[in-house]
Order: sequence, then structure tokens, then C-alpha cells
Amino acid sequence: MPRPRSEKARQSVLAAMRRALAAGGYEAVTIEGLAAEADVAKQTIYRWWPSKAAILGEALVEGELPAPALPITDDLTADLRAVFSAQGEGSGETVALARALIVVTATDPELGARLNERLAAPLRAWTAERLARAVQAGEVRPDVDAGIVADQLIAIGSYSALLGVRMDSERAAALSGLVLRGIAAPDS
Amino acid sequence: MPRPRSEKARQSVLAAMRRALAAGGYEAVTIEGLAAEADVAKQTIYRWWPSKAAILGEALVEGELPAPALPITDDLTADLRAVFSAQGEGSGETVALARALIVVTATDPELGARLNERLAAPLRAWTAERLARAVQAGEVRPDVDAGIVADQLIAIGSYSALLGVRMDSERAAALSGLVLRGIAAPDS
Amino acid sequence: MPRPRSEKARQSVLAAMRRALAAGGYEAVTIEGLAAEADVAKQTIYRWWPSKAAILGEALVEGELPAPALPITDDLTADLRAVFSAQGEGSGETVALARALIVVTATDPELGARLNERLAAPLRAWTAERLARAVQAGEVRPDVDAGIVADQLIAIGSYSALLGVRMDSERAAALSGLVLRGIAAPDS
Amino acid sequence: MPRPRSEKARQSVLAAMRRALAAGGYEAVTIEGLAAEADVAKQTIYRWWPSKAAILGEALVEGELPAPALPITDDLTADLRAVFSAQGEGSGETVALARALIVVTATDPELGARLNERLAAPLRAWTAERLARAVQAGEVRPDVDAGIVADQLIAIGSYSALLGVRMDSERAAALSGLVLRGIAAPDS
DNA sequence: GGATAATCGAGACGGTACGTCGAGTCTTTCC
DNA sequence: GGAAAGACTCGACGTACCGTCTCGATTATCC
Repeated sequence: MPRPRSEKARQSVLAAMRRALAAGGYEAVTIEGLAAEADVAKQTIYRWWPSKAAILGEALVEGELPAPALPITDDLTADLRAVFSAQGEGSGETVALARALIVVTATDPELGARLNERLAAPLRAWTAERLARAVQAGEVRPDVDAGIVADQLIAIGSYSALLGVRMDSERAAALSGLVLRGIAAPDS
Repeated sequence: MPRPRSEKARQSVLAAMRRALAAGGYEAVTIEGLAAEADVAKQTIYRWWPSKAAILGEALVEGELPAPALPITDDLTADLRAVFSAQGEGSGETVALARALIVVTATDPELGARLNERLAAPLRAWTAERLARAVQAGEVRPDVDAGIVADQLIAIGSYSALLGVRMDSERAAALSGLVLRGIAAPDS
Repeated sequence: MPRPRSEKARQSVLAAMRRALAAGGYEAVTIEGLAAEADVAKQTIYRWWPSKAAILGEALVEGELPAPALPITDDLTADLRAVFSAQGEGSGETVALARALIVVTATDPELGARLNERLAAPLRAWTAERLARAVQAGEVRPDVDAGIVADQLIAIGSYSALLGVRMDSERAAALSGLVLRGIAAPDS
Repeated sequence: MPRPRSEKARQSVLAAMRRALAAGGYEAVTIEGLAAEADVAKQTIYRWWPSKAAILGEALVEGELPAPALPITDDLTADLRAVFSAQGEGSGETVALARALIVVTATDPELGARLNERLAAPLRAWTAERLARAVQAGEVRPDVDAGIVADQLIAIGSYSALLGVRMDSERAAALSGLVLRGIAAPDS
């Protein structure tokens, strides 16, 4: 019976959040600025989101995070390098989103954990799948915990992104080497 | 010729920052609250620090961060596990400082990078020294880049702390295994 | 379309201004104190008034300045004395308002002039009317400029008030004599 | 034995006060600004003057207030007009001093009264002397109170200055007429 | 095809903190 | 002991956002 929620307003707010993040970082985002930028009343924001972090969460999940290439070929080494390299890319907007995610995690661990899990899922799935294949090929020792390895990949990527360390091919190669030897089957 | 800066006021502000961080997190710290808590005039803070982050930086560097044990024994495996385990400890105040550091790094990468470097220095030094010894003992391949390894250790520790993942002995063992195999000499 | 201005807040601020003036004088009035006293947010004051002086102006104009008696009887001498005497009265609050007006006038001549004109209007009207009547009765020379006479009355009253000179009946009589003789018709 | 007060500093402060008044009005004068402008330490000001008003007082009294012409000729009418006209003149600095005096009087009546008396003294003396002469010449009624007349002159002058009313010859003539008729001997 | 009920824009409201300015005091060194 | 320098505490300034609260002015259904 009543008027339904405006999808247009919702999208407008999320877009404004992404733009604002890229422009000045999470801390510089204000609800007031968002409302103005999205051409939406403040109340409309407060009606639908409990906090700035919640808007960020929705923007992150909904955002067309450009799904970095997670290739599965026959070449384990090349695949690993590709993953590391992918983490070094990303537009300014993507980097801003990543940093915002970190701030939110440090501020609200609960929400942060949920978002991290949600966003890391593809990489986790890739790791599990790729490792299973490599085990079958005898390239990787069978007792390796894919979860731990995925954590390692994510941790290194996040840390590099946070500090703004550029992921050049040399660094990607070095890291791949470490990881590969860490998981390699003893007799390969 | 003029009255010199009050060391007492300076220490008082840094202490107030540490207490405030432990109490409510970096975002909840306000200059006004700091001034009240430190029993110091706001102007005195603005006179000597350009930003909240700068105060945090000084507090971090000056703070007696309780220097986690970084042992160098004959047992490389044990040493590595000890380092991982140490990162899982830390009082609430230490965790608060770590989280604040992350927020600052995401907000002001330049300052963040400087602080990270400063704080990570002991671990970096330990890594270099321990690896050199291990190389000499033939336990570790000689072409391993100690810097990369240190980054790996720090990244895993930071990421775990950020997400509040507790570093139990099982996890410490798994991680140590990965790292050790990554750096082990081929013929050892 | 938006929420309309709160008349209650407005009145509350003006009342607080009047109380504050009586309590400590114009210079001692602070916006912050006003806000606290009126139980109103500072921003609400800044939203509607450009300066402390503007609030004073509104308080003066709106205030029920108790409209001193300005009698018109058949006795010109008595009427004049009544006007002088009236200026010597006034509660502490009225005196405070008058002093504040003077400070504002010295500080912001433009606003001061407008306020003075506004507040002096009744006395000016009275002077014009009373003089016209007296001219018709042949008591006052027809070429007297009522504006100048009104200025004279106001000037003497203001100066006395400023210096805190009490307007006793003796002084009122002496002043009335001077003024009366100044305007009297030659043949009366 | 002790170092004597620096006359140079004293003069420097008074000069700075006069300049500051002319530049921005009494309210805009700050001790800090005075100190900087006079190239003097703040403490030096606080050591010798109890308040901003006190500095103003010293500046006013010491200042070479250019002593408006107060002529005594045989022509009473002309003399009066000259006095009124003189009040309309004055450099910007003089006007600023006059306004500052008014603000101080409204703020600190005690000090204000003393300063007013001090500064009005010449005009008061002139009035007494000129009136005495006129009484002897039979131009002025002998029962006129010179004090009241002087008050009238001062009041009109102050009020005009405060409101920024220009004292043109027409206005001077009208006022002179009023005053003259107010004091004129009945049979002249 | 109206009634109606929640949504929307707009923005005023009471608050908290911001970063700055000036007041008046204190401390240091130089003269 | 006076004076320059400037750090100190304190309190007010005017601004920015916070989250809440009215206000019409739209829209969808549902009768």
C-alpha cells in the first residue's frame, strides 16, 4: 500500500560512496556529503543504513569489483604469479575500497570480518580448486591446508596494498617462489 | 630565550593517547578528550603536533612496546614458531595500538609507512640475522631474500591481528611449516 | 517545504540576550553563553543572526521597552519636564539595553543608526506633534525645526544615561528651561 | 639599582594603540596586536597597565588631541557657531578616539567618567568664561548654569559624533540658535 | 479513482568536536 | 629588576557533521 523504497536513491547513494572513497578516503566521507552528492535527503540514508560502514559494505559487495583474473591453467607457477600480479593492479577506486575495508575492519571487527570473508571467497575458492588439481598432479603435497595458503595469499596482498608497495613482476616472482616451495610435494 | 617546551605536558598527552586508544579505538579519540584527559590546554597539543596521527606516531615509537621475544637458538623451527606465537599475544593496549596503526596507515600512507618501518625494524633485523645463521648452517637456501621473508611474517601477523584471528599453536605450526619449506635448502 | 524556523528558540535567544545584558553588559555577552542560557544550539544562533549586535538589535526592537510616558497636555512646560524625568527612570535592564545600544553604535555605525532611529521614533513623533500643537497655541515660534529639537532631547538623555548622571527634578527643570526658552515664541 | 621603566616602550605602546584604534576601532584592538605592533613583550604591557581601557585612557590624555579652537571674541553668536563647527571636524584618528571613549564609558562607567571629565575640561572652562563675559555684557541672563549649558554642548557634540551626523553650517546655525535663545537675557 | 500510508526532498534542531585566536600568567635568558 | 620571547591554561570563536525531527510533496497499492 505504501510507497516502496526508491531503488534509484539506493543506487545513487552507493555510487556516491564509491566516488567519495576514491576522492578522499573513508575517513573523509560524511553522510552529509554523501546525501548532497547523491541528491538524496539525509533522512533517506539514515532510514536504510545504520552506519557509514554499512553503506560501504553494501557498496563493496554490490560493487562490480572487477573480479581479478584467477586463472586455472596447467602451469601452477604461472597461475600463482598471475594472482599476485592481479593484486598489484586495480584502479584508484579499487585501492580506495580496499583501504576503506581495512579501516572498517579495524574499527568494527565484526562487520569487517563478514566483509572480508565475503570478498575473499572467490580467492579462497580458487585456492582450494587450484590446490586440489595440483595435488592430483603430484605437484603439491597432499597435507597442505588450502585455508592457510589462501590466508597467506590474502595477507600478503592486503599488506602490500595497505602500504602501497607496488607488486612488480620481480616481487611477484619472489613471493610465488616462497609459496610454491612451501607447498611443493617433496619429490617433485 | 623563551620558556622551553614542557616535557611533562608532552608525556601526559602521549599517555592520554595510549589510554584513549585502549578505551575506545583510534576513531573515538578526540583532541578535546585528549586535552582534558592529559590536563593540558588544547592549544598546547596543536602547537606541537600537526594531527591526531602524529600524536599516535609519537606514542607508538616512544611507547615501551613490550618488545616480543625474538629468540635466536640453534633450532630454526622452534624460533619461527616462537615468533608467530609472540604475535598472538599482546595486551589490549598493544592490540589497540596495532589497530590504530592500521587505520593511520590507510588514512595517511606516508606517515603509516614510516611508522610501520620503524616498528617492524626489530623483526626485520631478527629475520636477517636468523636467516644468515641458518644459511651458514646450510638449513636455508642462500638466495632467499630476507626482506621478502620478513614481509611475509609481518603480513601474516598483521592480517591475523586485524581480523582478530587467534594465533594458537596449531596455526603457528602450520604457518611455520609453510615458511620453513619455502626457504629450506634443497638438500637439507 | 522544510521544517519551519522555531519561534520558541528565537524568543528564547532574545530573552537570554536581555538577561545577559542586565547581568554583565554587552561586552560580557558571549554567543556560547547565550546558547547555553537559551538552551539552544550555537548553530541555531549562527543560522539566524549574523552577529551579536544583530541579536541585540532584535531584542531591542522586539523588547517591550516599557514605552516611557510621553504626555500631551495643555501645559507645555509640564510635558517637557515629564519627558526629561522619564528618561531618568528605567529598570536596570533598560539601562543595560541603552548602554549596549551605544556600544553597538560605536562599533557598527550603520546598524547603530538604524536602531537609534527605530527606537527614537516615538520621541521624535511626540516632539513633532507637541510642537505643532504649541505653535498653534502661539507658545512656540513657528520656524522651529522639530527634528533638531528632538535630537537635542535625545542627545541630552543619552549622554546623561551614558555617564550615569541621575536626572533629578532640579536638573530636569534646568534643562526644560533651556529648551523652552530656545523654542518659545518671541511674544509669548 | 633596578632597571627603570622604559619610556620608549611606553610611548611605543600608546602610539600603537592610537594606530590600532584608527585602523579597526576599539573592539578590534588586542593586547597581543598592540605588543606586536609596538615591538614590545606582552608582559611589559601587563606590567604597567591594568586593562585595555587604561591604555586608551593614557593615550587619550597624553595624545595631542588637536585642541579645537575655542574662540572668545565679542560676537557670542559667532563663537558658539565656531564651537559647534569645530566638533564636526577632526581627523579619522580623532573620531576613532572619540568612539573608543564612548565604548569605554559604556563598559566601565567609572573610568569613562574620569576620562570624559578630563577631556571635557577645556570646553567646560571655555563655557564658563564665555558665559560670564556675556552676562556682563547683558547678552545672557545671569541665572544660567554654565555647567548645564556645557553639558548640552558636549551632549549634542557627542551624539552627533557617535551617529556620524555631519555638523554642517546649517545644522550648526540651527543648534546655535536654540542654545542662544535658551540663554539669552530677556531684554536683549 | 480516490483514499491512504510510507517514501522522498529539504532543512531546522540540539549536540560534539573541530582548529584558531586572544587573554592573562609563567618561565627562561639577556641586559 | 626590566624587558623580549614565547610556552602555558583557559575560554570563546565560527564551522562542520552528527543523528533526530518536522514539513509539504510524491507515489504506489488497496478499497
